[in-house]
Amino acid sequence: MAVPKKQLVKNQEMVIIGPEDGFQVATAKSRKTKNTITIRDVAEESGFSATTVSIVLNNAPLARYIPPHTKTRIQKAAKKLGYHPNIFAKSLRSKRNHTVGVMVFDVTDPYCTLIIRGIENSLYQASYLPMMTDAHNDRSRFERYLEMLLERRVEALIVLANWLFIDINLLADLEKSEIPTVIIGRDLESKSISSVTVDEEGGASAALAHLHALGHRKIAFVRGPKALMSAKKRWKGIQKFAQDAGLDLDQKLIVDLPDQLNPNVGVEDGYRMTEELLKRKKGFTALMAFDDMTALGAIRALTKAGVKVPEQCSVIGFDDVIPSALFVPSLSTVRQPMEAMGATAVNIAMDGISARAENREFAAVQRKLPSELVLRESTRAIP
Amino acid sequence: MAVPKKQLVKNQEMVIIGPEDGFQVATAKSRKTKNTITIRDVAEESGFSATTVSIVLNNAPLARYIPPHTKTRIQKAAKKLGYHPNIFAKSLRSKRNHTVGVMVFDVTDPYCTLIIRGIENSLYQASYLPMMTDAHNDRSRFERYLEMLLERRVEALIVLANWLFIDINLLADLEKSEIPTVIIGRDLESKSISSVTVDEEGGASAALAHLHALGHRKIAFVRGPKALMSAKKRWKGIQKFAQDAGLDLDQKLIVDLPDQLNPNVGVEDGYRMTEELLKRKKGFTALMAFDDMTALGAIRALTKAGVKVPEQCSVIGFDDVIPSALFVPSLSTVRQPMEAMGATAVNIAMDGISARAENREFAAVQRKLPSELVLRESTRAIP
DNA sequence: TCATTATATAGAATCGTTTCAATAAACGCA
DNA sequence: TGCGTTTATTGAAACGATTCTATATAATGA
Repeated sequence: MAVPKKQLVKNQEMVIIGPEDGFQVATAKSRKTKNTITIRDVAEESGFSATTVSIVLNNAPLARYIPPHTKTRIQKAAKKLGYHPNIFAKSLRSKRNHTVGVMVFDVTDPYCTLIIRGIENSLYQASYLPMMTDAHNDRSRFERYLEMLLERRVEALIVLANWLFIDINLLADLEKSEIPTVIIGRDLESKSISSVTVDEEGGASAALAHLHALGHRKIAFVRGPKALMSAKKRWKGIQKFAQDAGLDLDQKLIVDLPDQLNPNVGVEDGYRMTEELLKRKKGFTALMAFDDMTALGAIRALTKAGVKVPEQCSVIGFDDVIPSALFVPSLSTVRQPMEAMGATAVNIAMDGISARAENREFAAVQRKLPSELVLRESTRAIP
Repeated sequence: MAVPKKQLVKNQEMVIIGPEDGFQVATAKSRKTKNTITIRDVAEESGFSATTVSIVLNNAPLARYIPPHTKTRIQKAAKKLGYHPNIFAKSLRSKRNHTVGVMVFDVTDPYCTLIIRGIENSLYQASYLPMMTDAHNDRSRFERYLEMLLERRVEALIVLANWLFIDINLLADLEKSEIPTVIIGRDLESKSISSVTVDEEGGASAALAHLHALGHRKIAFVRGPKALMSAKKRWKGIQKFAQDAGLDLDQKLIVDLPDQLNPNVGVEDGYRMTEELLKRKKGFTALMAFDDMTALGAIRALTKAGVKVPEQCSVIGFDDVIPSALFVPSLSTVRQPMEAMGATAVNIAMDGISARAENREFAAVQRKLPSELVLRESTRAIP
């Protein structure tokens, strides 16, 4: 009897129970030598089961049935062993990874910096971490990154639409991603994608109103690239104020930046377009630039041409990027509340995430934040 | 004897064969209703086992035994079903997630921008994604972020030591993290942490040499905060050149930036320290600033005081951050090859990752990159 | 006193992969 | 012919957590 039983056992060892007896010791040993501490180690150390350990450490609903005494013992064991839950295993079950994708079109654009900080800060509060990607204004790179982020199952997507014109196809890509998505800097009619924008129309109106109030009447404009939505919005605001105030917009004093992708070239373009403006020999006492970088280029061109800013010509920009306060002269501009934009985007994303977690419907929201006029040295009343 | 055997078999049935008969159907059905497509669905669709599918799709070593015909059938099935491997499950086994942690001390510091781009770009090439954290120059925030990154099992860590003084304790934290770690901007003697730095000493020497060559002899210095390693290095380079060239460094023309944490305040500090310098009424024809932001502040102070830059006083900075080329006058400076620094850091990190994957030893490397003098408008020969 | 209900814990299944170990067929060669 | 490889494929066992389903005891109420 002993013999066949032994055989059976041996068989079992190989097929089924095997890992439970002879091997067990080796396994236990090798586990000891391994540096990764699992929940089972904590279970063993504390004398409870892995289940209980999990419940306690996650403070799951069932934890209310577990006496404090047990809890502390488990917690102590975990601490003693230096237990850190394996996030891959966790994610595998929970399908969550506390990570959101942040997609930027060009990090070197100073417009991004503060928005990124706003995003980062709010994510931090929520114990989320961003996966940051930079499309370099290149569509295929954007698409590849989108793929990578989805592959990694980020819980939400925040897209910073600085500069690059987001078109229908890109939107479609985003829409079919099926995860909460927020676009910053571009509003859209999508039912599934949220957006955070700034009142650019109002901001542009206010800027022009400011120049007008300073007595300027002959005002030059360096408009943004036609393809850029922002350019349209800002111009609309300008037209509106002009109409209301009975201000004449001289076509000869209006130039457009070319359509192109590099935001840092904005300075050079601003420079060139301002030279063009000067060449037209139509005097002006103020210049309103599409954005701060353009304004900076304009100031350089004016200075080069012997026109003093702000003494002989006021210049105003848009955005209030970090360096704007630092230029000489420091730049009057329309501030976009960038940190707030980032924070708002994160809030929306978080709402989307929890809606999805609780299987609720979540309607995309479109939020528009106010802009703010910031007056510095580059604008001055007409003498 | 029969009894135990039967029991045993039954046991097996329940434990092992069980899921194969009655349940299987139900499971398959419920899987159909689920929207996630697993490798088993592909297996079923293609008529092969999950194992084979995995081997083919990952092009594992064993794939060499699998005939092309089978491969295409599997690939077609995968495509047809729109199969995307679950990265959590993958990571759970492989312990890899193709992600590295990037820790910055202050993203709003323009010094970061190009380095971040360099990092991002190299990671992209390697199909890695960065988890970006920003410590806001706050130690506890840094520590919390470090914890979060380790929890997420990033495969490597790249720390951008801009501004904040990394001290022993922080280093210890990093060292015990046990994953490949690269610090940018700060060299150290650690055996386990790699570093990428710039030849700041040589750069500072070159900058001073440049001023000297332009004929400047009365040169003022706004040195960096004493606690900052960079400040020491740059000053050393200055001393070296002065000694070699027999140039006299007038103590009255030397001021130090205060120890503090905000890089953007650098401009204001530069402004104040330059005012202080002017107050001393000891004439100078050139000023060498700790960095570009300081230089900018200096230019503002000089301009305000009626000293024209560069006509009456040359100013040179250090770093060549993005806005430096845009200031009026544009700034002569010592360029740190920031993108290259980021790229180098990533390369080192990748080497560390593959060493670890192949269980090789990996010795930390300390790499120093050359800096480069960039001449623009803010420096000019003495009349 | 006995049937409930609340409390406290554990076993086993599950998440979706990868990989180890096994096997079967086909092939080559002595 | 038969034996050792190579080729082609697979079942089952990890990976490390969470959670569903028991189960055992203690407390409660009728």
